[in-house]
Order: sequence, then structure tokens, then C-alpha cells
Amino acid sequence: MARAATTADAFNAVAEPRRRQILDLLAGGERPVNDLVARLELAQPLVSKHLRVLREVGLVDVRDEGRQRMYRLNGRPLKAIHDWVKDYEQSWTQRFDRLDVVLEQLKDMEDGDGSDK
Amino acid sequence: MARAATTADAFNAVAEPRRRQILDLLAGGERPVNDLVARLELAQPLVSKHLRVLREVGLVDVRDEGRQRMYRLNGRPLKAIHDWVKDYEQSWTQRFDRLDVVLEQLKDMEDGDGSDK
DNA sequence: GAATCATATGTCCATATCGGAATATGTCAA
DNA sequence: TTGACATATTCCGATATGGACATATGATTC
Repeated sequence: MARAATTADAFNAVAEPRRRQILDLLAGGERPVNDLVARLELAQPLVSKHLRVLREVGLVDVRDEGRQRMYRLNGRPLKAIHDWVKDYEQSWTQRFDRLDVVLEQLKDMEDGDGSDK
Repeated sequence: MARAATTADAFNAVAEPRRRQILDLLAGGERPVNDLVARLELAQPLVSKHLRVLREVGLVDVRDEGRQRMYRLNGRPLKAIHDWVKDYEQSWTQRFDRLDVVLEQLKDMEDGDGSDK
């Protein structure tokens, strides 16, 4: 098996920075492809491809407006990500004041210091 | 260019479900590889490879303990993800009470309803 | 030193990616 | 109809994946 498809879920879709940029732009409101192409300074086909991925994961919705296609953000699939990460919030917020942990870390630093074995 | 490496950043590292499972397990405390292999019911080399990715992104730290290697969670790199997603929280929390939005959505549903063109 | 346990690395395969270039589809305007 | 504009799709190449399998490295015990 190879790596999971980018369309497998929001996690994979959002792993690509350009796709995050697109969502960031759409967070400011509905926009036609054209507009995104201009702002991202990316080739039009690329933008269309990224939008396809986002569509398949449900992160954006489309609406036809004449010859333009208006894309709109749909953040719902991001909830899964948020729900997962939020449980780790303490892991970077916490103060390391437990003595045993601190000692363990100091010990690691010494060990890793690479004297000539 | 191909897809970004899984070791490019936390976003990519965490896109793989098994890697998330590993972090979830480590959230419960330091664990040797062995332990993870048993709990994940995954081939040992696979677990080692996933751990490598997590290590390269800084999501886990290792410590040698005799012939075992104790892996420990380091959530800090997840902050970037949290910071990004949290701005979208309202996008799935919000009540759709703006009339224009509601109408737009209804219109889309009709349009998409696929009568014969 | 030899055997054993714990972990890491290397090779192979099938698959899917992102990007670029060219081209197809679809809509409006003259 | 013809042409211009907006967007999507297809084909290509380079790359990296996750998994299976075999093997290497490293520490411990006998």
C-alpha cells in the first residue's frame, strides 16, 4: 500500500500548505477560482486540482455563477482535527515542574552528549 | 516535485492514522517500542519507521533504557496545528441564522438536484 | 564468545502524489 | 457561429510513501 490519498480525510487534505492557504482565503468569504489563482500566484490548473481535493473531503462547496465557480469554505470536517489536537494542548502548555520529569530530561541531555563511548 | 515528505512538518506526520494512534498511546506515558507493537498489532519494523518520522518532526523523544528504547510524547509541534485549526472553530460552531446564507444554500440544493440540465 | 532479546535499517512493490504543459469543457458576447 | 473567457481534466515525470520481508545493529545474559 502507498500513502493514504489526500482525499482520505481532512487530515490528509490539509497537510498540503497550499490547500491551507486556499482555506485561509476562503475564510474571508466566497471567491471564484480566478481570484484564488491571482492571490496565490499559482498556475490555474493547480488551483483547480487543490480545490478538487478540498471538495472531495467536503472542506469547500461550489456554486455556479455564470461562467465563474464560486467556492465557499465549509469548516465542518476540520472539527475532527480540532477534536484530536485539543487533547494535547496541555502537552505544550504545561509547566515542567515535576521533579522526576526534569531529572529525566537532564539525564537524557547528558547521555546524548556523545562522549567517546 | 512530489508530495511533501511526511517528515516535513507536524501536519504531514500526523496525517497518518497509525502515527496518531502512537501519539495517543504515548499520551498515557513513556513506552518502549515493544509495548507499542503489542498494542497496535503492527509489525515491529513498521512501528519503528513511524517512530522515526515522529522523531524527525520532534513529536517524540527517545531515551535508552538498557536494551529498550523508551519513547515519550512531545506535543509542542502540535501547537502549530492547533493554532491553525482553532481559527476555524466558528465555522462549524456557528448557527446559520443569516438569511442570505440560508437562501444561498437552499438555492444550491435545488441547483444540484440534477434535473435533466 | 555465543545466543538472545529489542530495535533499526534496507530492499522491493504498488500506489499516489504535486507540478507543468496541453487540451477539453462550458458559458457568455458579438 | 465564432471567439473570448473561466475552469476542469488528462498525460507526463520525479518522488516518496506504507507495508512485507530479510537483515543489521546493539545491549544483555550465559
